[in-house]
Amino acid sequence: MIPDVVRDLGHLTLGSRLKRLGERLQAHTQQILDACGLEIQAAQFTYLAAIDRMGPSTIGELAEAVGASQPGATRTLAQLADAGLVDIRTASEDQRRRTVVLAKRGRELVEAGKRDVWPVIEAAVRDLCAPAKGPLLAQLTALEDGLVAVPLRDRAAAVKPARKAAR
Amino acid sequence: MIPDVVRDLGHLTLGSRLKRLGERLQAHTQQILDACGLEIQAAQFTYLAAIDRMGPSTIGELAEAVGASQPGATRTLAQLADAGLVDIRTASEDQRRRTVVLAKRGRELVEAGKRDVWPVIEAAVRDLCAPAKGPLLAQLTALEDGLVAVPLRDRAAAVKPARKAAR
DNA sequence: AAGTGTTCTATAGCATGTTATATAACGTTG
DNA sequence: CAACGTTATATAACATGCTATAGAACACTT
Repeated sequence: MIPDVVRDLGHLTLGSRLKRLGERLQAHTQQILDACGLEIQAAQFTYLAAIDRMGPSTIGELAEAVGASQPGATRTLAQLADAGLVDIRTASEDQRRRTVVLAKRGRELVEAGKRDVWPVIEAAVRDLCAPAKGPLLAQLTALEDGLVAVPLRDRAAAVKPARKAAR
Repeated sequence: MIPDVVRDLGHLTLGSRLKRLGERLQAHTQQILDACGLEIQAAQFTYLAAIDRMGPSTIGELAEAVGASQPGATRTLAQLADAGLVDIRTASEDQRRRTVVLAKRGRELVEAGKRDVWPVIEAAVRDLCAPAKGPLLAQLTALEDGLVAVPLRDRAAAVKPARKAAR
């Protein structure tokens, strides 16, 4: 039986463990997004949500809002612009700044997400977290095990049984 | 004031948030490793620890032990071999398998880590986690804020004041 | 108004994670 | 024992994160 070294080492490898769990959870979330027909990466959605919440913003502001580096924001927002989801235009007052706004397709995607998908994901993750109690490491174990036992997508289906499973 | 969207969205963006926090924590851990003169990436250390714990193992076994994909393990272990920290040799019985063992420098690094650095990192992370209580999201907030308030390296210094700060 | 420092974004290059697939060795089976 | 399926590793291509730095625009200061 092969051990889970990152889990077994406890606080020593907490960084690796959080990163790994975050990646797994994002991958599960991606499955739900795909199943709902939202053609976007889970990580990109945080940027759309930030623009939706903050209104038109500069690249630097969005980087700070999602907690990423400025070059990371520049690249991801350029991808979203290529996909036609946002418009990036040079600000009129200060030509260094670039203002990012939701394009028509981006607005539609955010509206559809808010209405149909985000509540489902939130409920599924909440369901995953529900049995986790006590110290952080114990809660992480509960999440890891819970994700293997019942994938997030199945939890989403349970929350919203009317939705067709695959498309 | 720019909001923290990933934090504010709660369970919806838990995956992104865990990943982000894991990366930040790893970056702080890296500072401690660097300060102690251990010339290795934090992520690579999980592989060395796995070999140390499991003894000579195949690439596939190590991938499973650290919870990574097989190609990820292949690449990282190749880097460690390039750095002279492990030896990778084809198994005698089954020529498909490659057995990874700690090289002399790898053993020294693990011994030095176990003796001088790992206990410090563990104590520092434990100190960071100590005030975190209650639901998962609240604990994550505590960790994020705690990391900003007092970097991990300062917590390590408090634990082991005899160690010189920089080198 | 020219020069200098600051700010904002873009680019380059690296690290590390993934999936899909190629390749080689093993094992089984007709 | 040849053929075929399985297993183990390697490679390719992509996704995202980072730091360091370049380049352009702005804002002072003299």
